Amino acid sequence: MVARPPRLVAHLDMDAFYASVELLRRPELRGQALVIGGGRGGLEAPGRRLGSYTGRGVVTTATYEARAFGVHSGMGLMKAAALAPHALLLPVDFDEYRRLSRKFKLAVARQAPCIEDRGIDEIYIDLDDVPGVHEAVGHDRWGGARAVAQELKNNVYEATGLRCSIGLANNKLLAKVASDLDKPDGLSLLMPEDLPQRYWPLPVRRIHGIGPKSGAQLHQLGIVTIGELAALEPAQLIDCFGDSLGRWLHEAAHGRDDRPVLTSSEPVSLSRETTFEQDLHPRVDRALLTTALVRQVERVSQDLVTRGYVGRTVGIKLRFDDFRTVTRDCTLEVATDQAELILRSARECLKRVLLSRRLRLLGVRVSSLQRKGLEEPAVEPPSVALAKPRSRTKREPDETPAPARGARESQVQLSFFAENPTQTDTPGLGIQGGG
DNA sequence: TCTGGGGTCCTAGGACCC
DNA sequence: TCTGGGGTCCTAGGACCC
Repeated sequence: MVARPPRLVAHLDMDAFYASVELLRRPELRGQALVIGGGRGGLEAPGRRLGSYTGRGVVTTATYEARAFGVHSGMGLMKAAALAPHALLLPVDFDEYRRLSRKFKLAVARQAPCIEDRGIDEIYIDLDDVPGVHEAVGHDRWGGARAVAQELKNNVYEATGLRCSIGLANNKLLAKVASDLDKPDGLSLLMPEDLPQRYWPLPVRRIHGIGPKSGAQLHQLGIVTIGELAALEPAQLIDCFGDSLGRWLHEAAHGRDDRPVLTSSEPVSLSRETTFEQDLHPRVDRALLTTALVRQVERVSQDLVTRGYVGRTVGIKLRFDDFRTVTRDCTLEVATDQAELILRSARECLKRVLLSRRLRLLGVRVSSLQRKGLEEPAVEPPSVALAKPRSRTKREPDETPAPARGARESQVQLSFFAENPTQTDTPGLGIQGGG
């Protein structure tokens, strides 16, 4: 792991990655309006029209031909179908995207091994020690880096048949912005002296970390461009956004960022969640909900085992039909990867939610991860499964009073948390006794 | 014809300990 | 008994990203 800030860094972003991968194996579709997304509840066979889609999927990627109709990623597929019914819908094929992802990263690594993984289709590359940059001095370093970046693009194309865009700068923040300046198939340098001309005129949302909320808040202050943001006194920003975010906004607007390129990282949490095809009623659909809970628990447990981690905190996530989301979690005495213990904890968490509406989504998460076999020893002997609960005497609207007294409420909860569901694909996980 | 799934990081308040 | 500060752990929610 490199702990120093790089002096020259590249951000490499694959161009319309999923769509490009699909076109690679279906070149006859080139030029057509193409939408990739969905999964469950949708059409799985390639070549079907988007117009006949029913389900709750979203657009993962759309080609420019489809975008011309107003379709964009994140949009519900039903809405996209209304806008572009003739577009072709392809299901996401993550296995194939991951295969090509490994290929392009390998191609880069052969030339520039100091790489930070930023997901399936992008990476940061520390160029300081790369031959061609390393021995150059002064302004020649930028020239050397440009040549290296061009080589990287060529190598990625040779290895995968896919195009990418690369941004070069003296930190990650600016490299990310630079890679977006000339898409697709771009190669952009953003040098310190370029900031007034090429960075400050951009809208604030182009900064990685300013999302819809902060963007809207800045707009309300009359701040549209990065330059306008840079002109504000830090104190003003701290006033509006708090100490941490305020300071960061100021630094970012001036193009300052000293984060190192991290070549490895440990996961913080693992989770699985599912959105139901139809919203489920906590009482009427209790068997389906129980089955779903057990299934998500098993998947998380399997993920933990496969990756060699155990976790101390088990949490659940619920989304109601009005899209309100609640989470509950609890911490165990001893980290685990066992489905049975995760399930028991998840049920405990669920008891603390008032199930007043139909449910749209159910998720299970395990966090506070440690590598299995390297766990920190428990402070006390693990005589009790659940750690002593702390804090939170305050009651939220979704929380049940403890203990639950309202007859109707507790009835609903009991029906959801039935410990011997009539219908489950893993009866072995049913918990005996009723705590 | 509303809004996926898998993550990270931050904030904030209370409990608890010194 | 009261007052108070600092640090850490735990939980809930939210912003943001790919």
